[in-house]
Amino acid sequence: MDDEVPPEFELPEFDLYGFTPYRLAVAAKRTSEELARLYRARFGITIPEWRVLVHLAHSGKVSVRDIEARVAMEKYEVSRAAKRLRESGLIERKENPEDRRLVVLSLTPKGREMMAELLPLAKAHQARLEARLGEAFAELEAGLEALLNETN
Amino acid sequence: MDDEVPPEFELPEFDLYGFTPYRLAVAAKRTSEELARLYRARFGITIPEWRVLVHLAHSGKVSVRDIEARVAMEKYEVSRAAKRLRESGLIERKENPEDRRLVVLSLTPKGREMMAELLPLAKAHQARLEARLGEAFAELEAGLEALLNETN
DNA sequence: AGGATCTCGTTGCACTTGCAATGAAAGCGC
DNA sequence: GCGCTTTCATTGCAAGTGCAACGAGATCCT
Repeated sequence: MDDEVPPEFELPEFDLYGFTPYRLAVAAKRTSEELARLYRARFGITIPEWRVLVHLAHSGKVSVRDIEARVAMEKYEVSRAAKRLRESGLIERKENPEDRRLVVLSLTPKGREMMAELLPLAKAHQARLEARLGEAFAELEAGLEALLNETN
Repeated sequence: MDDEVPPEFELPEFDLYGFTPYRLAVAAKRTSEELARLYRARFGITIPEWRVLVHLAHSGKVSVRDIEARVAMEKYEVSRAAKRLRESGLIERKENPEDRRLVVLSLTPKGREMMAELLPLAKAHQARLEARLGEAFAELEAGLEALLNETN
């Protein structure tokens, strides 16, 4: 495969492996899938569901709109994740009497129980990641910080 | 009288915004979607298709298996992306006479033409990203390097 | 040789996702 | 008050995705 016919005209050189959006996508997929398998096997939840649960564990009673804004999900993702979580009995939904368009989502006791088991696992995972990356971890975080704080 | 559980009863503190897999996912989504819109509007292609095209532009004639290994895609993704690209007339597929299980994918003239326009845009995008991030760019790359080079 | 096994690429199926439209409720202007 | 617009949450539909199974072809093994 070393004597290839030269193309009709030269294309610019472009290295996919040096393309930051690509690298980010691969890195994100790798780290997320590792977790997704764990959550799925152990708790039967997906990553969107996980995000909703984490936010509820942290913030108590919130609406779909709240979650959407803070957890980088579209509202329909939140809505569908919440639906599945309700069907599993992990969260409950009430109507907000002050604004009846809004829903009030919150963990059920069963949901709280699960989160009490899940959150330490997530913290341990983060700790392992930091340990594995060593010095590079701080650099990664600094880079992500800059990227995520951009007000585009 | 007994089951009034205060909302904060025993869940560990956990900050989603400090969770690296989450941050990576958000960063990847943001940078990718920006591009995805551009590619879609201008060229009518998706990101999987883009990856296949970029690899073909760089490597000439390759099989599905080659792409799968090098572009962080599953083989069925490559297969389906290639199918769409064939239907658009951007790539062509031949049979490898030395091993008739293998296909040989390559850009058509029309595909080359498109890549001649697309690749400079991608390079410009990368340059803008580097400029925007400034110093943090090198840190981000160092962090990604460490993460992606892990042999797990 | 020829049956078992492996590799390559594709595809059927079920599930998920993204978009756009919907309905219900609130806010706004007159 | 009464239309008009906006906001919130959900959902129908079409497209995309992941898994597993498949068939064709190559390879291995006795």
